[in-house]
Amino acid sequence: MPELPEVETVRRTLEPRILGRQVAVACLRRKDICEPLAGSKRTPEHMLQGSTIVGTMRHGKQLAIYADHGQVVCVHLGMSGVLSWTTSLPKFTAADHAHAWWRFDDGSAMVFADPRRFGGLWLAPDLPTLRREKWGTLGIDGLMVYGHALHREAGQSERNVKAALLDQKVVAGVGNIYADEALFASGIAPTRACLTLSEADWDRLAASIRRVLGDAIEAGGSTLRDYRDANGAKGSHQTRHAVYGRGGEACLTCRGVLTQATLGQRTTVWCKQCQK
DNA sequence: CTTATGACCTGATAGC
DNA sequence: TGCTATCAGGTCATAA
Repeated sequence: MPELPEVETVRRTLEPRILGRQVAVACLRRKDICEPLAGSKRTPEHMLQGSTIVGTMRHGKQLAIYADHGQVVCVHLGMSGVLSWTTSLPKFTAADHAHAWWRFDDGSAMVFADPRRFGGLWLAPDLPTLRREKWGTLGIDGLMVYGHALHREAGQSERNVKAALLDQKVVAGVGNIYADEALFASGIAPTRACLTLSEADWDRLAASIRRVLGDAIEAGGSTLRDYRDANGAKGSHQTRHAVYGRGGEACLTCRGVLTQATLGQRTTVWCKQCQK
């Protein structure tokens, strides 16, 4: 579900709620959604219990919350994950799929819920360990990507450019919505093999990725179903999608019919007239 | 090494 | 009303 703009919106709405708060109790209700990285264990202390939150950080679709004793909790939301903050700890039912929670010194709480369990938590003793063990394989963050990085990571590839954009090793944070939106904005057909793109194509694509992601952050992300920010609010960017979810409808540029097909295992929408 | 494909899960919705 | 099929903001493991 959430791509970079949704995760960044969660980060921005969550951080002011939890910064400086001490974790009174941390609880992992479902052990199998949490993986300890080297030097960490699945204990409340390694989930920040007893420590004070000093910062948050995001790379691609991954969100790290770190505390004054160094420990880090890395959250990945998968397709249906929600990380929310509430003024008090709710009473959970099985239908909530609340797999972990943290209660702070002022009684407020942070909850990780994820019905489909494609997401999860990773624990690390410090940020360098997280970067090395978990974030090391990710490409450059989508907000900072430039043409030369895309060209270097995917320029020789025979696969289509849509599949490359979904590959987090190429660029971190782009998912199915924003891949289609960025390709439309740069006039590049998703079916094009990577090695047929020129340097100018990669430059335009990188600029489109940065702009599409930035615009979506300004709108608070795209809420199609599950996604909410840390306060439970929906995003509004879904009303601005030019192609995603609009297969068979009219292209906003040429009024032709938008094509829909499966590429890179995902539903893909584009305009054959405007994207070459 | 690269690339394609099925697998992993639950819930919402559409169609019968 | 209920059943079944299909689809969904994502990644893995596996095999070719």
